This record gives sequence, C-alpha cells and structure tokens, in this order.
Amino acid sequence: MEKKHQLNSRISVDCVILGFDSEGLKVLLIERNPVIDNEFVQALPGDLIFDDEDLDNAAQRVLFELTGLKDIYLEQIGAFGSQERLSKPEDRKWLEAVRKFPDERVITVAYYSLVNKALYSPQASSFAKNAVWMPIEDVQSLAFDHLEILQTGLRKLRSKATIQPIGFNLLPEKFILSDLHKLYESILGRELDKRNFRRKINKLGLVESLNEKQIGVPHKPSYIYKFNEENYQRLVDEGFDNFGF
Amino acid sequence: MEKKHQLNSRISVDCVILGFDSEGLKVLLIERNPVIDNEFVQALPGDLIFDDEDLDNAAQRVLFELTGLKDIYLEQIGAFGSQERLSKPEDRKWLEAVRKFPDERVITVAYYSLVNKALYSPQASSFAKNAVWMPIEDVQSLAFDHLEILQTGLRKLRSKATIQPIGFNLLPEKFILSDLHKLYESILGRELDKRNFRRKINKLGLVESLNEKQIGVPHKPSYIYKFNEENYQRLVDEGFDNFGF
DNA sequence: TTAGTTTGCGTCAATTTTACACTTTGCTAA
DNA sequence: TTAGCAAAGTGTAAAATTGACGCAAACTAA
Repeated sequence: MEKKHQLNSRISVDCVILGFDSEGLKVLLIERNPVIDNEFVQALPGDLIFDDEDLDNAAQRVLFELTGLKDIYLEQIGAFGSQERLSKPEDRKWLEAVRKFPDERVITVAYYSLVNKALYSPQASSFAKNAVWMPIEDVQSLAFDHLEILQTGLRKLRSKATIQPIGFNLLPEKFILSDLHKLYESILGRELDKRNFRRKINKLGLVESLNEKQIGVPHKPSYIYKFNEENYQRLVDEGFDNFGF
Repeated sequence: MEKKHQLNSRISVDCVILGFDSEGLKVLLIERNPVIDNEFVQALPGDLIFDDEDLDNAAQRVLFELTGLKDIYLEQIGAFGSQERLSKPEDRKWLEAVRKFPDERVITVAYYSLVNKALYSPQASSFAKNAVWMPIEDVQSLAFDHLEILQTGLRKLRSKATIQPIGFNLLPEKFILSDLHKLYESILGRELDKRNFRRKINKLGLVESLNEKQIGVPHKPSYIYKFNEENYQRLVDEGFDNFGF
C-alpha cells in the first residue's frame, strides 16, 4: 500500500447569520465581485483564518471584515470538509482570481447566530461587493457547499429553539407577546396556537408585563413586556425538559 | 496595521468512543508510547488527516489504525481550534518526538459514537501503546484539550438521548428491559423510575417481546425483547417531541 | 356609529406525568 | 424441603399538561 501524505490544508470560517424581523427569517449573504460577466454568486460571509487566531475570533473578524457586523454571539455548527466542496466551476474561477493557492484544500468551520435584524446594517467590504438579507425561503443556490451549511445551521437553530428559550437578543428590550409568538413561528416554521402559546410563556415566567400599552395602533393595544432575565437564564441553563423521553 | 498571514494549518480528527456495558459508560482511550520515563499519557484516539480524504473517512481510518475498531457510526461533535491546545509541556515533548513539524498549529475535528462495548476489542497499534476502556467518572486528565472534547461529546450524547431513542446499536439484538433501563440511566446520569420507564417504552412501541425468558438467572427470569425496527426508526426521524416548549 | 383588527382571556376533555409498594418467579443455600 | 434472596413485573390516584376551541374588549379609521 502506498504511503499517503499528511499535507497542509487551509482553514476557513463561514457564518450563517440569521436575522429576524416581522417578515420572517432572513440570512445574511454576500455577493462576490464578479470575475466573469455579471455573475453575482451569493455566499455566506467567510474567509480563511489567520494562523495566530482562535477559530471563534476568526469568525468574528471575518464577519466584520465582509459585512461590518460586530460583537455577534456565534455558535459553532461544525466542520465541513468534503474534498469536492470547492470544485464547482464558478467557484474554481473565483478562487483562481483571488487566492494565491487556489487549488489548496480548504476545510471550513461554520458558525451561526440569530440576531435582531433591525439592529444591524451590513456594509459590504473586502471581497464582498454587496451584503444582503435574503429570506431563507428564497435562497436558491450558494457558493461552495454553503447551501448545505445553511441548512445544517437552520436545523441546529430549530432544534435549539425547542430546548431553550430564544429571543432575548432578537426582540427589542420592550416587545409585545405577538412578536415573540411570530418569532417562534418563524423559527419553527409552523403555526402555534396563540392562546396555548401565551399560556406556556406565562407558566414559564419568561416575560413580565410593564404597565405600558401600545399607542396609536388601529386595534386593541397590547401590553408591553420585557423578558424576566432570571427565569430566562434558568431556562437557558436547564432546558425546558431534561428527559423528554 | 500589520498585514497578517493566512498560513497553513494541519487538521486532525479525534474520536470519543463511548462504550456501554453493565458497569456504565466507558470511553476508549489510547496510551501513547512514553517519550520520557514511564509517563503514560492518555488521549482520545486521533491523528492528522490525509490531504485526499474526507473528514468522516479520516475519522474512521484513524480510529481503525490506533485501536482496530472498524465500521463505527461516527457523528461530528465540532471543531476545536484554540491556539494553545497543543502547548502543555508533556504534549510538546511528545509532538517533538513524533511529528515532522511539531510546532505547526493543528485544528481538530472531533467525532463521537456510542457502541456496545461487548462487541469490540480494541487492539492498540501505530503510536498507541495501549487501548483501554476507561470509566468516564475515572478520567482525570488527558492529552491536549481532549478532556474538553470528551465533555462536549458527553453533553451532546445526553442531549441527543432526550430527543431520540438510543440503544439499537448498543444492546445485543435480544435484551431485557432492565438493560435498556440501565442504559438510559447511565447516559443521563440519573435514576429513572422503573415502572414509569417501562410504561413509556411500551407506549412508544419501542420494543416487542419475544416469547423467550432468561434461563439460569438466580431470580425471576425476564422476558426477552427486541427493538421494533419500524417504531424505532420513526422515532429517530421524528424525535420524541417537536416543540417541547 | 360602525366596521375592522388584534388582544387577551377561559374552559373542557384527553393525555401525560409523578409518586409510590407489593406480589411473583426462579434459584440457591441451608 | 424449605427459607430466603434477587430481580421482574404490575396498578392506581392525584396533579399537571396539552390541544382544540370561541368570544368579549379595546382601539382606530372611515
């Protein structure tokens, strides 16, 4: 049997940044500078890491360099290392245009986050021509294996949302219950009965009512709520249920 | 600002192989050939990948080369890429003894599996001097950041076990309910009421009774069961609950 | 004043959870 | 043969949770 070699590879990071607003879930994509014609290939923000930075820092840095987004809590999705992940023709051309060693194998470590879209205005820079929020249901094709990464990230988010509360960073400090309701429906991708939803939220003590109401809305105004930090944190730590079996 | 470089790194894989038997959960560790004195450092089985193999294959290969274990279903835990992960003095010495470029940064991708310990007899080879099953509660220190990897793997397993049935690959084809009961107690690390446990298993249709009993046991013999493949698979696909909220 | 819209309850039946103890069966040792 | 051990196997009642519902209240805009 022939002796194989343990050669070097490069490591990159890719970020699945999901943004929530009243229209649903969107994902932050960059459009690469076209190397041929007017081909705008969309991709997750991602790039090679430096040799002297931790993975987590690299993800933060790369995200910032490409989109201007800063101080985002990123959670690892996993590593993607298929040999063919860079071999689509349009990707090859782009790599040849921008990389010193376009043939070198790259293994990527993906991260994700879910943010309150209203708080962030991405600004494309570096090799990103544009940075756009794309409704997840409209995403058709992405560079490299980024579609697979996106789907894995979404699955991870959904699974996480059924175990832990979500929303602290996603809603403004003061919000109404139907915002939270919509958030959960968006994430889980299905309808949840309003009354049962509210009952559960109340039982968990996840939110507390401020004594304020909406004003100027053309319907019965809602009370305004904030998260109960103590209970929220407890549920993050313990999870909703530890058997579920 | 100084221009940083995107240098090469090496990629390794590490395997957290958990084995279940009547005594509880154990983890498969290798002991490296000592480079000084009689220092037997324990480590997860792991090594650098080749440049022409997928991560998943690399994990299979490395596990086989070090321990002889083959055809094990491995699930990714994630990537571990801290800069200091190789910098403990005893690890440095070992790397200097066995690696061509001991200073090069290595990012590792970890995998885990839970197997029926009785079916596998690890045989150390390559740079592994010994391969041993170690009760997880006895693991004190491991090479590199392997303790952190082990803990992350355990957390992942526990979380998975509350969402999906577990046991198909862990118990022999025919087993008794108290085996399954012990399995769940081992994984979750807490007691489960026998009657409630059995009721739930029955309701889910996870197992079906063969018309056989244990023989030769010094107590009332149990009926022998097998998994109901159909229901088992359905629960793997659907999970126990998809809101849990 | 009315129509339109969303909020914010509340209830009932069905299911699930939790806590808890005793009898049965077969073997073993006296 | 018998007594004792060890694990198997079973039932029930109270409490909590779920799921599927409908309707009145509050506010604006026309």
